[in-house]
Amino acid sequence: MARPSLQAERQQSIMAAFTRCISKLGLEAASLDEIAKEAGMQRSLVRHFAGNREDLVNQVADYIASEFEHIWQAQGHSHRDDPSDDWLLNVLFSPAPETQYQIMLPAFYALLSAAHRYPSVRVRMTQCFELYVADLSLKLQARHKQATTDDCQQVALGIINIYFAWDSLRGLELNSTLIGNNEKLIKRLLSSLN
Amino acid sequence: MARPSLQAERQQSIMAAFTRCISKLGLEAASLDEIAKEAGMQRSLVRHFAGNREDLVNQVADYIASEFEHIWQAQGHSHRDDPSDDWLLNVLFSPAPETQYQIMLPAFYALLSAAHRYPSVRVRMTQCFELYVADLSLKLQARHKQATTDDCQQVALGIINIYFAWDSLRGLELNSTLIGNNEKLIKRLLSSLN
DNA sequence: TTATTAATTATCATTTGTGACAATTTATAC
DNA sequence: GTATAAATTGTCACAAATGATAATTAATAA
Repeated sequence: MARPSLQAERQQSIMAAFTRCISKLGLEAASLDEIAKEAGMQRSLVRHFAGNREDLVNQVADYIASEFEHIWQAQGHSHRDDPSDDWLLNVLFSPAPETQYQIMLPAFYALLSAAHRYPSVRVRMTQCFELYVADLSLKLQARHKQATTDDCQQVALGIINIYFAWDSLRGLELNSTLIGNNEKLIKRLLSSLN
Repeated sequence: MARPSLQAERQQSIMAAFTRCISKLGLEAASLDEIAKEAGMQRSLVRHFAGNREDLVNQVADYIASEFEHIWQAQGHSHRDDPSDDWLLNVLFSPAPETQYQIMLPAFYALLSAAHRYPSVRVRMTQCFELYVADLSLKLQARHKQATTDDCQQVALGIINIYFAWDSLRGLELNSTLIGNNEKLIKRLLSSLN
């Protein structure tokens, strides 16, 4: 006998907006006003539905980690029959920049870097990162039966690290050879599994 | 016939303090007050000798780039007769955290990540980064005569990227196996040059 | 010792991000 | 239509970072 609650939907769209802001501006510059503007609502509403800034950051860490896990899993599933490693390069370096994955990854990385300032963020992101490495490691293992577990884990870690570094250097105007070498570099790592 | 100017010395110690702050707190959290406290002077003095925040950031980019180039060059020179690649691992993963290099590197990386927001920072850091990759590439070439220039450049880029990623993940509580794998990973890349 | 120039200190105003809460509007059940 | 509970709007206060500048102190040369 009252007005229906929008809590769930609002909370979701706030998280999505926050994520886009982090991806574009970084965590620090993603103020409540920015988030509100991005979500198309007033700051008071953001506070009303998602709490104070600390709440928001903790929530968005869980949101990003969960979304990331979900997207990653979906990508992996749709390429499960691809016996080569090309699917991985496509997922990472796809020319279309509008993939959900490519909005999520910079935000994911931004939170990793900021994790040390937010204890509960650190816990969630550590968990997610380790899962990420472990899963990529498994996928590599499945395609390179003769490689050891250790080999696969190292290469998985390397690929992820290189991708993150590549991502964080986008703002520089590096010559294109250097940029292109990141892809070759990942291929080099992959070929060390054969 | 007047009081002698401290401009040069003050400017230097402000830059050094700013660098330490960036290394500890990141660029955003390194406020003028923090810098002043770290330098042991009042905020007004920081402003007086180094200008406003934008000036400071531009200056510190040049300071860090120059210092970095200098330290890197010195490290390289002192290991110029080492025919193996171990010097590199020592330089990067030395257990002593008090090296000037290890104060400089996180700050260097923080500025790389923030470069897209400060045009003149971007120019300087791009220049420095490319020089860094090119020089490491040369050093690798000298120790791996049979490798191609392209091989060396890829591996150089990979090592730097992995190191940066490793550095930015320090705040996480990753299991130690994962952390140790970064060093093995770099060895793996290096061995791909043989 | 005195004039000169720079260092140093001390305040003030502005902007921005944030927290808190009152006031108002709106959608549902009865 | 009316009560109810929630959404939505609006406003105020507070703290932090920064920009600007006046007032004071200190070191040198003449």
